[in-house]
Amino acid sequence: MEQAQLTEARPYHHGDLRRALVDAGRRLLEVEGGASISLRAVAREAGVSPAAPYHHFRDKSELLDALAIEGWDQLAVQMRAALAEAATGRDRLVTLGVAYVQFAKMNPAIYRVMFDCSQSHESMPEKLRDEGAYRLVCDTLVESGIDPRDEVGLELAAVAIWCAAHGVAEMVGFKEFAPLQAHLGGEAAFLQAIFSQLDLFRPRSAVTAS
Amino acid sequence: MEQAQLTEARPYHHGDLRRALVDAGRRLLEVEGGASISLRAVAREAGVSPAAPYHHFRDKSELLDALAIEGWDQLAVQMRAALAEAATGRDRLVTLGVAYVQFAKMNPAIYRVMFDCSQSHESMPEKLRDEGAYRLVCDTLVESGIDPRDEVGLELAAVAIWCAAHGVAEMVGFKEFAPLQAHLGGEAAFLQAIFSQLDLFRPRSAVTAS
DNA sequence: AGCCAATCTTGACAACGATCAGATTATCCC
DNA sequence: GGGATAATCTGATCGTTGTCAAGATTGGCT
Repeated sequence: MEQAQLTEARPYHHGDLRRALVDAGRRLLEVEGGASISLRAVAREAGVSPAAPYHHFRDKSELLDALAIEGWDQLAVQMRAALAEAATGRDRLVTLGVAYVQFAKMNPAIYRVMFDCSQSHESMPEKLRDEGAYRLVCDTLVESGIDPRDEVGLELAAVAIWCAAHGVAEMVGFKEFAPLQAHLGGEAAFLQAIFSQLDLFRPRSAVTAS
Repeated sequence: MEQAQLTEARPYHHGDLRRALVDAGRRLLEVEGGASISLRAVAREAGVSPAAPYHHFRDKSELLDALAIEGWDQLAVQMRAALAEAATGRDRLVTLGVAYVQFAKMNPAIYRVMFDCSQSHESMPEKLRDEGAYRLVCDTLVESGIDPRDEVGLELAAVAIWCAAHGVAEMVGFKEFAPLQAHLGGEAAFLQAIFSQLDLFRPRSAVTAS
């Protein structure tokens, strides 16, 4: 089962080491809490020497990039699933936001890597815009009434939602919010309340810059 | 002027090394971009041996904590100043949000340390609640019409605002937003538009959890 | 078969966080 | 004042990390 513990008959050339390294990295991120991952540890987990990864990634950060991209994919899948389930028709945007935050909370280390990579590149991954979570938000926005021809308004609304979701995702773990969360009857209700506060599901095209 | 470059007559006991270390750390954070700060580099900058800091901080993370606390103080000062200037009476909450984001953008490394420390402690620094930026938000919320006796509603609104501000602070640097920002006429207008989207200045007490 | 390029290992280097014994100095008690 | 005691700083050291260069091993192409 452990693909690296055979100790015998391990061919000198690992069939697809790149794939194995990314998987090992994901395994380590799931286990180890919020600590920073170590390239050597990933190689160790994959059962290769500490220098082997450098034949598949120029840098440590390039490995992290690969992990981040898979994370964004996974997030999009989960958001799509949430949207498919809750077909309430009205607050689908809130559903998206809650799914986003819950992903971040259930995979904190991966989410951190995702966002750190984005920030170091000063841009979000391309796939996000084309077929990922960002596109999902835009579609849901249009579907919920915003004018698709008002590109600025649409983008502004999407960006605002994304900011709110990211902010909530990183703040929701604070101990200070535990009593409030309990008072509202659980995490889901807490998230819904916050997103309602932010009025996410009734965006207007406020392009009137003073 | 440089307090560590005298090379002569430097007494064995550095008058207040703790203070000097924090200052050195802040200097390094200002210069060095988003990279992780090195404890040894801080000691070097302060002109002491690599082991000296361990007599004032148990850990590297404890030094970062000290830096973070000063950062939160600085943020509160800046927000207070922004509030004092723009006495428009209406959208003071937006003013606060914009000040928050601009601090984060002008001190990205410090802001990151601030938030990382908070996250590793799973709580925000205490001073924030008592006399810091959080209190400022609550006061402005009350001042702008929310019922101060509705503790849950007040906290919910403050938390929501904080989440939004943090989210915007970390997303606003993305290249993808540059055209939108230009189209709206600069960063300030962009931030105001986003905060308007989030309806921050007209919060309602939405304690109705389904 | 034979060669080339891709792949993996070994060994090494500098930098880091952390610890410990020892040097140096301040402080306090008599 | 003088000497003990605690605080502070240095030096050396350990284990770990990211990264590189040189050599071993192998798959694929002719």
